[in-house]
Amino acid sequence: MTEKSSPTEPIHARGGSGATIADVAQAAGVSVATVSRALSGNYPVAKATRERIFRSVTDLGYVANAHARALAGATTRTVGIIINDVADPFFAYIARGVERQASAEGRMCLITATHGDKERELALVDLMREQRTDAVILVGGASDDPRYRKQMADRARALDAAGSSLVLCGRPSLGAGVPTKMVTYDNEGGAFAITDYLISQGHRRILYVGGPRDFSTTASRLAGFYRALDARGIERDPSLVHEGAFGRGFGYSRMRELLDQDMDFTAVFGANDLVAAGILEALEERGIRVPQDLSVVGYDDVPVASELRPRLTTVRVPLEELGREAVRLALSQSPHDAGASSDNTLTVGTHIVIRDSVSPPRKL
Amino acid sequence: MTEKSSPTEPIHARGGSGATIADVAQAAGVSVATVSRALSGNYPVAKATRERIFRSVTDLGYVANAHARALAGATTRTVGIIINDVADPFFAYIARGVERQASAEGRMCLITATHGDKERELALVDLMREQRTDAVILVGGASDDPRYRKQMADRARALDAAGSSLVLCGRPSLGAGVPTKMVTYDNEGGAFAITDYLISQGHRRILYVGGPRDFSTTASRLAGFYRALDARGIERDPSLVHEGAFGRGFGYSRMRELLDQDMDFTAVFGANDLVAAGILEALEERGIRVPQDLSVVGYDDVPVASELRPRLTTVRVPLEELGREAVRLALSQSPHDAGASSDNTLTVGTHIVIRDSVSPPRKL
DNA sequence: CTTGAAATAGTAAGCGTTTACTATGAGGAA
DNA sequence: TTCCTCATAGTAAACGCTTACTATTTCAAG
Repeated sequence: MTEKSSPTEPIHARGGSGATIADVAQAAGVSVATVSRALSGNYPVAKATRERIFRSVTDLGYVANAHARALAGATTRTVGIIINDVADPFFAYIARGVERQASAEGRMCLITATHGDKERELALVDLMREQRTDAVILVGGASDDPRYRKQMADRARALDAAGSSLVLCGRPSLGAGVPTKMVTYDNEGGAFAITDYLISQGHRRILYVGGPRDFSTTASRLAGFYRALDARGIERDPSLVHEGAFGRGFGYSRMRELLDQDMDFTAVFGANDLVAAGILEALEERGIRVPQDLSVVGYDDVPVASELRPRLTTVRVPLEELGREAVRLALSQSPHDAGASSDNTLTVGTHIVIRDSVSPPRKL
Repeated sequence: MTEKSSPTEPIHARGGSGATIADVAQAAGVSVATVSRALSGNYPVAKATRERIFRSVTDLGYVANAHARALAGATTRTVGIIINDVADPFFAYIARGVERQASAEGRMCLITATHGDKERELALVDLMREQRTDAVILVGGASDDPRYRKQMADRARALDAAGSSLVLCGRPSLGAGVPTKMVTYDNEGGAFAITDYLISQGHRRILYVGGPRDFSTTASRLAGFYRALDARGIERDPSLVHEGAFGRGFGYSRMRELLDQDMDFTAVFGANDLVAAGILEALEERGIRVPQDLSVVGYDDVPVASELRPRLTTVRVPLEELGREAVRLALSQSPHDAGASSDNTLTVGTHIVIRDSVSPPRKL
């Protein structure tokens, strides 16, 4: 019953790996080259032939093997993105931008999460390199450990050598001469603006809570915070700065501790909106009214900010746009950054959005 | 100056596609087979040789080409996941579970978003098939359009034939005989429970708002809603059911309209927490107090639910666990579902979580 | 000293595409 | 009629790995 194998037909007949281009070619009575050309459409194929081929394709349910294609041909049409956590809205919105722009440019999107582990982050870059993604986008603040920076720089060079590129999204440069592209937002400026707003409302003793120590995002936000203080001639008080983490849980527990120490302050700057949400929770629990008794601000303007009561005054970061720009830049032909200045660095602005969580201090 | 090419060295020397296994082999003075074996570690290689190879690997910054590997060998070590929107917390938490479990099982995760477009969803399944992912996980409710179902069933068969599998996560079966695996949650049961809770508090006229019409999730939630009504002998009133969408914006605007029509009801069932958030916003705007004047419940128990004031009484769905299970099932060796019953269908439970948004109706 | 199993290493045949070359036929121009 | 040019289609050589076979040592047992 079984027909004699034609010479081109492979003997093994693996489980059921689906139809190959050879099957389509055979069904349509043409060579594989013709099928390939009909499908890619970059070479003339007679209309009748093409129709026959497409019919066979649908009949057999054929889809090209992306790996064979990537191996033989040009590009993988995939971009990689490395974030901390898929469910953290800060990252989720950036990821949404990346995903949308990637799909607008006909690319797929390989998403991985580091869970805040920098060793894992390095490993993930290698994984992406294995996948030969057209670009890898590294999102969010970075550790400032020198060894880590060096290792990441090596990877940036390797990606560059392979014709891919490393896009730093919302994190500082790896140093001059390291081939990367950069998309950032005005982190320091936003922190300055919102701190200054607090000061303009009469606050002098402002607590800063959250964000990992030795982390670029924390450094920038604190820099803006300090600059605003300095500009108004307010003394920096180290006892008012409490680094730690970016989660809601951290904001809640640290705020409770701080409340127990009855320190002197009239406003709290949460390192991001999630921390601010935790802070608000702790305050509510103690019956401290916001903003009447205490003012609170956050950073990022993720949806929780407007969900909270009082609605949170915060700094708006165009997250989704950031992600889109990262992809645009990644896929643009512009040569990589080889120094400090070039159009491979794009900075989007931030601005404060005033809601209901700030008022002048009570006991001024 | 340029050394004569060795016979094995390719002439072309493409841009800079990075080192290949042949480069490593040459540097270490062994054959490519030996390098491959040293790296995969599934075949004995002398210790000295292995060390020499690993040294060359680091020197050259070599990483394997995943495409060549996938083409030559067994599996791609990648799972695909198709969701509506990366930034929607319902999907984000499922995606987090998928990502975590996948990485625990040594897989990468290809994430794509449909933006609610079912044509796009079909196309994405094909894209995943091109990528030869070990499995594709389809998340969230589905349209019940028969043509769509048939097309998806075709793809399920194609994936199955290729040794991959289609996992339906939180959506109904494609019909008996279609080879899929399923992970769902007790959607109808949760809706029943929370409706019954509302009734037990004395509510009789309950408004149902949100969720697309002709969508499986909406159908299940409404089914539970109706079953609870029926069980208590409360008449179904079609004028109280308002389907539409799943977003916060829909909840807000539809609630405003409904308020203008001064209908008679004492509680509102938001089709999900986001819709409920919108509803709450509209009520707050009109000065209607929750729960004193009106009770409100949601569904899903995403973080917003506890962020809202009053804290939202809702139905807890173990989203992350759902994602993890989807991957476990996908990667398990169990044969695919070929009928209605089998251990290829896993259902996780739901339960209501009582917070502050419900009280007995005022004017009972 | 011979022999045979282990332990290592090498050879080469794919895997499913793409694409540079080559081949064939049909019209037109000369 | 002959030659040249298009329009099509086919051939076969990569692409970078894995792995079934085969080859070479080494060493202990007979």
